[in-house]
Amino acid sequence: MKEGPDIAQIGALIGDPARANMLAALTGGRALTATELAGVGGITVQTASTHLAKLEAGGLLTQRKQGRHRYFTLADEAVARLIESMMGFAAGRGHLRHRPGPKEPALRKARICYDHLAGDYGVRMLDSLIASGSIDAVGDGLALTEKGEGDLKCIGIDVGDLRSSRRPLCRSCLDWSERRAHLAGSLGKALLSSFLDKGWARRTAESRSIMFSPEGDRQFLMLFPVEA
Amino acid sequence: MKEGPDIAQIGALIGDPARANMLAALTGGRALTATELAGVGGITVQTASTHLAKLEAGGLLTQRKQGRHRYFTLADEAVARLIESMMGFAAGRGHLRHRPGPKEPALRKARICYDHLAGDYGVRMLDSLIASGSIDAVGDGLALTEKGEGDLKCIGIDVGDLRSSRRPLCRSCLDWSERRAHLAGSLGKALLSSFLDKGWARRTAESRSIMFSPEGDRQFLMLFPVEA
DNA sequence: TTCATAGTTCGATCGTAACCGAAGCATCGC
DNA sequence: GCGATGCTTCGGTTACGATCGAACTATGAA
Repeated sequence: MKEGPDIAQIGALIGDPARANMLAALTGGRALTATELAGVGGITVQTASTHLAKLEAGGLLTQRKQGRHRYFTLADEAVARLIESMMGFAAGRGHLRHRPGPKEPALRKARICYDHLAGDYGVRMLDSLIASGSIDAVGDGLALTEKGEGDLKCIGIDVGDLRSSRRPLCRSCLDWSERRAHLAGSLGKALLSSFLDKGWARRTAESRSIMFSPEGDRQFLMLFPVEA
Repeated sequence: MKEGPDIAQIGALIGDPARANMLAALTGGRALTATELAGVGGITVQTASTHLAKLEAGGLLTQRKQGRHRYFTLADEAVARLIESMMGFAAGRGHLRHRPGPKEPALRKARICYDHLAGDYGVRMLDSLIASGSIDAVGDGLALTEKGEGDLKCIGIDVGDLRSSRRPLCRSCLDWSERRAHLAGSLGKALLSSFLDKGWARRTAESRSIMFSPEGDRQFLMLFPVEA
């Protein structure tokens, strides 16, 4: 007994519905204010404030003061990975929310996972990159090939810049809706950024879903084909 | 709000200290009775019984009746991975137990992680296998090489048998004590089994730690050298 | 059969934590 | 300065769940 690290603390932090909703919302990658988080948690701001203080004390969140707002974000990528992995686990066990809202289909199609693309489109993109020989898949691991590096340059992504960061270039992330891997890491982030920059897609206001424009949709599907 | 799977449920399940202790104990891989689990949780059998019922209802545990005993195990490997990943996360954040008991050093040296070797020795083994070219590491992924397959046959492990299972052969598992990867998957299991069969090491009674015999220790370190 | 052991179910207690109203700071715009 | 907005702190209520004693069921041993 009393072996190893204390998982009960973080379990309890995630175990409250209001806090879990806030964390899930923050997995969307953008910083949210206390009031916004109170909204997603379905509680008053006072209550949200105490929850946020606990999450921060537990090392899951960081806050940044800006004027009279306080913007909260996940402490780091490890938190995002933990939340996503728990979502994957929960989805696999059928622990779904009671009423899957109307947003659910949009979420399944394309959503943001901390800073990269997830959902059907995320999985499709990785599949296509592997099929075209741009990325090597070994076990759970992913590695960019020379061909891939060239292809990416063609669509305006300089891999050299990405390598300079300490963060791994390619990382596979299990998708809770598709139950298959999609591309995370700095390359995953760069790809999503480029889609947003190009105007192919945009983030929605308070949801994690990503809306593709008709033209962006066409371009995306052409760029990342899947064999019939 | 109300997007995606419900992580609060499993968070809450893990969030109780008594339940967390039971789950951690079961990550040791062997089936434990309700009374034993009450012991590791530091609670009475009545309380343990209700906890175990909740964990089972939540899909984290399965029980098997045998005579008048009920043996509990983790539902599957995914649960073990979740618990281990939470331990890794908690350890990285300094969420350690209040009093690291005397067993802690033994756990850090060598322990069982569901069914494979973890701790210092687990990490050493994987490092050595990679250095010798038996295993290829690409990103987070691991793949057995032809050389590795031959080497393993020499120490009595037939990889062909392992491939027949649906379970992946090599999988990397993040070590909470070392914060580095060790070898999981069916190969990780087979290797640990062979050490136990050979009498190099034995599992301890109620702990996850693995005790190497002096001779086993010598053999292990010789088989898996690390460059100075 | 009777007794012992393993476990669950019931009932009641108790503590903690979630919750919100109200008050208190801090910052912005005027 | 003033009021408005964003957020935190305080105080008190409430509800849920962890806990255990006691009673009950089931299996095994004598």
